[in-house]
Amino acid sequence: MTAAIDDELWSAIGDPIRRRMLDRLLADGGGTATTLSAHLPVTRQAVAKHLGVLDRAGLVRATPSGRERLYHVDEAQLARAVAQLSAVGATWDARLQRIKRIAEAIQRSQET
Amino acid sequence: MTAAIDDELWSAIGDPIRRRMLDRLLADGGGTATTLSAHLPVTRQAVAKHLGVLDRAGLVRATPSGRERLYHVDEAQLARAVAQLSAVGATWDARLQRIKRIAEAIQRSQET
DNA sequence: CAAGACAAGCAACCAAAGGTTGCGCATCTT
DNA sequence: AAGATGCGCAACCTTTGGTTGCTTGTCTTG
Repeated sequence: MTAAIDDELWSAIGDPIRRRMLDRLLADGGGTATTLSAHLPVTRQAVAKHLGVLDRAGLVRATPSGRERLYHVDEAQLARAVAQLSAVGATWDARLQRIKRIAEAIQRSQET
Repeated sequence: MTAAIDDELWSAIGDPIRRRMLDRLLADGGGTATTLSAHLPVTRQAVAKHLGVLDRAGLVRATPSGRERLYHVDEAQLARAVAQLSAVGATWDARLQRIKRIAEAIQRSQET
């Protein structure tokens, strides 16, 4: 079985810029396209598009306030994403260990 | 601190097709562009390109044999990738829990 | 309160990535 | 020798991440 991961979530956190955005939003407790772009190597517009992607994936939500648009992380959804990350990691890990065990078994049988 | 992840590794495993390819290669112990594409919703050429990406990321290696080109997973490198996955997961997890603790503290202070 | 500053949204445009088809070349197989 | 099979290459299309330029809406302040 191949885990049937929610690809939208994955691709949302698959982008390095978006990961850094999430990091910042978590560290600072929120931010706008403008404040985020100040710490990133891309323009405000690019950040805005990324925020759109994260929003559609449900990882962040926006609270308009005056001329600003404050984003914050949806913790529950990010927790889900983290869970999926570790699920995939665990799957591969298990397979790697199984292979390692088999390899060792083969080696042992050849030492006979 | 922002983990300074190896972006090439991440983007390699960030693609859903490539994840499925790795899954298959692990499950079957190896495969060619042709055999892989048989189980994927894309053409052999697309798979070949993905194999190129995985190869450059060091996640797979090829062994040409006659007219075939057999790929297998580089276990050590995939183990590294898995480690990075869980590192990011752990970072976010820690932040989420910190936030949760703070939120609870605030709530307690308001119950006073 | 009018004027400038600041945040965001929109649109056009560009480059890179993922995908396709169509081909040609090498290697098995019969 | 002839057909089948596996691969690589090239041209092309679409999506995605990025940019610049401009407009609109909301403070701020002289």
